[in-house]
Parts: sequence; structure tokens; C-alpha cells
Amino acid sequence: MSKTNFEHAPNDADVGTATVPARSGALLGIAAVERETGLSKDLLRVWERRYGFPQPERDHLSERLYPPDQVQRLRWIKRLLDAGNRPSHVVALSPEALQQRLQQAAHPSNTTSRAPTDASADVLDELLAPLLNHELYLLHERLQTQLLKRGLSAYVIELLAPLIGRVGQLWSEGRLQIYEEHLFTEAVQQQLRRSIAMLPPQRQEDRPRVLLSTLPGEEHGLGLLMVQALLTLEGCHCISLGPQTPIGDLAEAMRTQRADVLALSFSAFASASSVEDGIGTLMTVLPENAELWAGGSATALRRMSGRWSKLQLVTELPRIADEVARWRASR
Amino acid sequence: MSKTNFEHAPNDADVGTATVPARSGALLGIAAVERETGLSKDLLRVWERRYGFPQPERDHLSERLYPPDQVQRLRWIKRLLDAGNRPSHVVALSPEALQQRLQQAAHPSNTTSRAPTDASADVLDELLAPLLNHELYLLHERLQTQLLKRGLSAYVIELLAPLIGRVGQLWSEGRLQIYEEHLFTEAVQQQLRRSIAMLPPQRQEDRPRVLLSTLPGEEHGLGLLMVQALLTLEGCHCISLGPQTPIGDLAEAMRTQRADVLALSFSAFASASSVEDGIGTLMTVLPENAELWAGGSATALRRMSGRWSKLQLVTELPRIADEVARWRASR
DNA sequence: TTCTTCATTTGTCTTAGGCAAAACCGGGTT
DNA sequence: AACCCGGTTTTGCCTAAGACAAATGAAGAA
Repeated sequence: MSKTNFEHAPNDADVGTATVPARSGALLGIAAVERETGLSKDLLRVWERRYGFPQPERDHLSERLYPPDQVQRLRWIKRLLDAGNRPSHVVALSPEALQQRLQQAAHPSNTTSRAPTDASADVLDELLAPLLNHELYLLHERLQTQLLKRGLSAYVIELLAPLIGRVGQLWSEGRLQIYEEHLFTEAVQQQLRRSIAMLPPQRQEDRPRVLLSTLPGEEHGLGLLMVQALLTLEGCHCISLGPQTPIGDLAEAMRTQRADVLALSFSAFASASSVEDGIGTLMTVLPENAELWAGGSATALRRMSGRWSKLQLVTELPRIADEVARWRASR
Repeated sequence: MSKTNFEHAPNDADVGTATVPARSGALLGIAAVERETGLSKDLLRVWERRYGFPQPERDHLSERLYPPDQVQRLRWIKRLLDAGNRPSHVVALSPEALQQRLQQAAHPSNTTSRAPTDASADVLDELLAPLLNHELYLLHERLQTQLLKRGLSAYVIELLAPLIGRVGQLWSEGRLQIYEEHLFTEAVQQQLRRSIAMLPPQRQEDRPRVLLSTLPGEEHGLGLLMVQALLTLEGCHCISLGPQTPIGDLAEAMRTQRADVLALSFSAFASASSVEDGIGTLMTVLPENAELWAGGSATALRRMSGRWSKLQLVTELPRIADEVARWRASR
């Protein structure tokens, strides 16, 4: 407590200005920027020292106050970093250069393998149009139409996954407000939960039994629901813990629930060290016969490949069905 | 990245409850302890300086290495802190004293008003028995039975509310693992969402239009779902944003969604200042004709009473129906 | 009781510097 | 081309003590 530099603290002349791009005015403390950007306080300070950016203002106590445009710039930088760039090459870049880089990175070799049937950017943006126009019912309708048209599996893999990526992108570009992202998330969540509930009820003897969660610090639970939908579709017995389960608890839950597989989701925002640490600790604590399936768009996952025998990387949704088949064959 | 990597190692100390006797000499780095305990690095260092605990070993670079038993002790301390104790009174406590305190913490008078028709503690514990016995399907069954028996409204008000309180209590006593609480939350969430989806679909012209969310920092979204269920039952048009929407976004969402009422949920853990601050800022930013309904078990809410004309305190679930009636009458 | 005032507690931020793991680069070998 | 090896640079995390305002609790007054 105390200090509690939460976003609206510094000057209460807070945004408010409804329709206007808001954003202006409010200066963020370093803790708020850490949450907003996913860059640690230490990192923000050390970049300032090394690269001269960011260069926050100071309050009367010489504590850092970041203007919104610098925060936005930091978001762009974070995105380029996640895309594989090195800090020294992008941190000091001008806003214009950053955006140029980002748009370059968007189109060419989209390394995240995109199946030929995947929805194109145009289709995605058309689907999202109702969200920006504040016609929520239309968004629900369109999502539902797509679901029925494609079928649950294809819907999740070919439409939802790229769609969520697109939403993240729009948000990091400042074209989407946070509350709009919340509305979208809620809509998808409702839909997925309803779909899962409509599938034939799980029986105790269904195998594998899969425990789903994310590690502490990872709040995004949408990926979890998508995986749960696909797994349930394959006839697995899913037990979801929701996001943010401590590692020790995961191990114990695996035992008491007699689960065969622990499925963890890592969003792109997960820091490399927390991923490695978490998985490493987990492997030593998990029951002997259990497997860990790690998925998500976190880049750090790739490095874990082959390091543990019980660890399976499932970074692409279509592979989930294969993994289930493999597991069953191995019994 | 770098460093950090020798930290993975069994942390099974935390299962210390019964199953495993906290073996292993695995030492955790400060980052790992932060993740495990939820205590920031700064805090760990400053406690060491001020209270003499924790007292981690050092590696050859004089970096902190925490033994598992100290980490476990920190977890206990964190629990007592969440239960309302002050750091200076518990941080330096011996492990034995800590455990004793944790078990005492059980009793203190349950201030949450309990209606006469509410389920008794015995009924609650019997319902929760399957959770402790790891018979998840039984928990689902019993909850569903109770729902159908009592009806959605009475179920939420008379059973779910006290039940959630009881779960929180069991957790703070250490009788419930975190993952068990997650399982419970997930079960209830599924059930509530299913119930809401089964109600007649909302029409655009339904009034009032209610926007639901929590303020940043407030993660618990279960209260939100309960309120949404009750409101939908009353024929309101509910738009949920999920937890943790920034204040500026709330104001803008109210406008773009043309909502009449903003419903916010505050859990008991919300600090007084954040509540007052949040509501205060909010009142100045909300659209003119909008109302704010604030509910939840946060004690700080009571002090806000009467301070703003547009603010309605709805600290007891049964009153929600009355509020809806009042709003409609005033139009 | 309930409010105000004063003292203490407490969490977060500040400073600069140090170090090892990771990433990169070039040259050499299959 | 593909691979591996050594040397160089980059980069993220850690440490230290001090400072200060917000949060809290206790004493005193209405």
C-alpha cells in the first residue's frame, strides 16, 4: 500500500473526456508502467541510463512520471522485442521508426505458422468492426455465426487464435481501449464456456485427465478456455483451475485429482526467466507419470524444447489433437 | 534473462501440510521467492533489514538464497497479513507461533450479516466436503441440486454468499489449499454462467442497462457474476467487463454502451483508500445521468454512504431487487 | 460512542555499480 | 552450404542504504 501509484494518482485531472482519445494528461508512475508494458522497474531504469530512453519527468520527490506517449512507445518496443529484436537496436528508436518497423514485421514472413485456411486480416477486422462501433450484440451474433459455420475446432484454431492476436495488436497500437478489449474477452469467454458445456458431459473414466491452469502472474485465461474446448472435443477429461495457480499447488492438484497431463498456457507477455524457472521447478515437483504440456505464444517456450522428457511443447493449436492421440497410443 | 537458473528445484516444502515432509535443500533466488510468495523483492529485502527475517543464505556473489523452510514461513506470514495482521507483529514470529496464530484466526466473529434463512455452517461444510475429498463431480452435483431446489435468486443470496465466505475462511485457516479454492471458484463460475445463459436473452430495450466490473487491483470476479445473475433475473440488461477495468475506461464504456448504472464489486481485501479514491474519482467522471451501485463486503464502503447523490450502496444482495425497482420507479 | 491529532509503521522509490548468462560475430572445419 | 568453436558485446537481474508519504493505530477531546 501507500504510494499506490496506480494510474490515476498523480493528477486527478484524469482523462474522463469520453470520446476524445483520452490518454492525454495522466502521468504514470513506474509501477503503473511496469504493469502496462510488462517491463520490469529495473529494466525501465537501466534503459534510461543506457539508451537514454525512456526519459520520464520527475515529481517533487524526483520519482519518475512517464507521459502517455512514452508508455505507448514502450509498448511498441516491447512488441518488437517479443518479435526477436534486440534492445540496443530498438529502444532508442524514434516513434516513427518504431511504427515503420512494426508494420514491416506485421506482413512479411509471419513466423507464427498460419494455416492456409486461417482467416485473413480483412476478415478479422470486419468481425471486430462491431466492437469499435459499440454494437455489442452484433459482435456476439457474428462470433456465433462463425462458430456454427466453421465448427468448434476450426473456429478456435483458424479464427479465434488470429482474432485474439489481432485484438492484442490493435490494443498495443492504441486503437482499442482497454474496456473494449474486456468486452471482447467477455464475449469470447461466454461463447466458449457455453460451447464446452454443450459438449457431452465428461465421464470419470475419460482419459487423459487434463488439469488446466496458468502460472502466477499470467492473468490471461482465454487461451486456457480455447485449449479446454479442443481437449474436450477430443474426449479428454478437463479440470480447469483458472489462471494463476502456484506451482506447489499444481503438483498437489495433479495428485489429488489423479490427472495425467498438466496443460499450462503462456501468453506472449510472459518473461523468459519466469517461464524457464516455472517449468524447471515444476518438472521436479510433478508426479512421476505426469506429463506437462506447455502452450501459448510465449517465445521463451521454444528454448525449453527437449530439455525435459516429460515436457511437451504444444505451441500450435492444431497439434493438440495429435498430442492426445500420442498420449493414448503410449498407454 | 540470465542468472535465475539455478533456482529451479523442488519447492515441495510448501506441501508441508502432511503429504511431504519438506525435504530438499533447494535454495530459491529472490525472484523465485517473489513469485512463490507474492511478496515483492523490495519487501523481502526491507523485512530482512527491519525485522531480521527472512535471513537468506548468500551465494558466492552475495546474492540471496532462501531455504525452503523460510519460504514456507513467508507463505504463512503472507496469509496472516491478508487476514489483517500487521507486519511488525508477525514477520519475526517463530514458525510455531505462526501456525498457532493461523489456527486461532479461525474464530473471529463473522461480521458479514447473515439472514435468518441463510444456510448454517453445518450445511455449508457438508456441501464443501466433496471439495476436500477431491470428489469434484460430487461438488458439482450438490451445487446443482441446491440451485434447483432453492431457485437461482435464493441460491445466490442464501447459499452462495455464505458459502464463498466460508471458503475464504477455510483458506485463511490453512485448511484449504489455493488450488482447492480455484476448483471451487471454477465450479461456481461455470454454474452461474450457465444459469445466466439459460435466462431469456436480453433485449436492447431492457432497462436499466447495467455495466459490471471491478476496479483495478480487485481480481475477484465471482461477486460480479452473482450480481449479474440477480440483475438479469430482474430483467436488467447486463454488460460485464470482467474484473479490473481502469477508471477512465469505465467512464467511457458507460457512454459508448449507453448504460444507466455502473455496478462495482469490492471484496473484503480492498483497502479503504483505494475504495474512497476510486469511487471519488469515478463520481466526477461518470456521465451525468448515470448511477453507481457499489457492493461487496469491503468495510470501507459504509463510510461512503450519503457522500454522493448518484452513489447507491448495495452491500446486501437481497437489496438489489429493491434498487432495480427504485430505479425504474424514478423514470 | 465518534471525531481529530499525533506518532509509528510500512511499502515503494531512489542512487550506482557489478556480474554471469545469452546473443552475436567471425573464422575455421566438415 | 551447414556446423562448431572461441572471443566480444549485450543485457537483465541483483545489491546497498536511505528517504518519504500513505496507511495505521493510539491517545485525547467533543
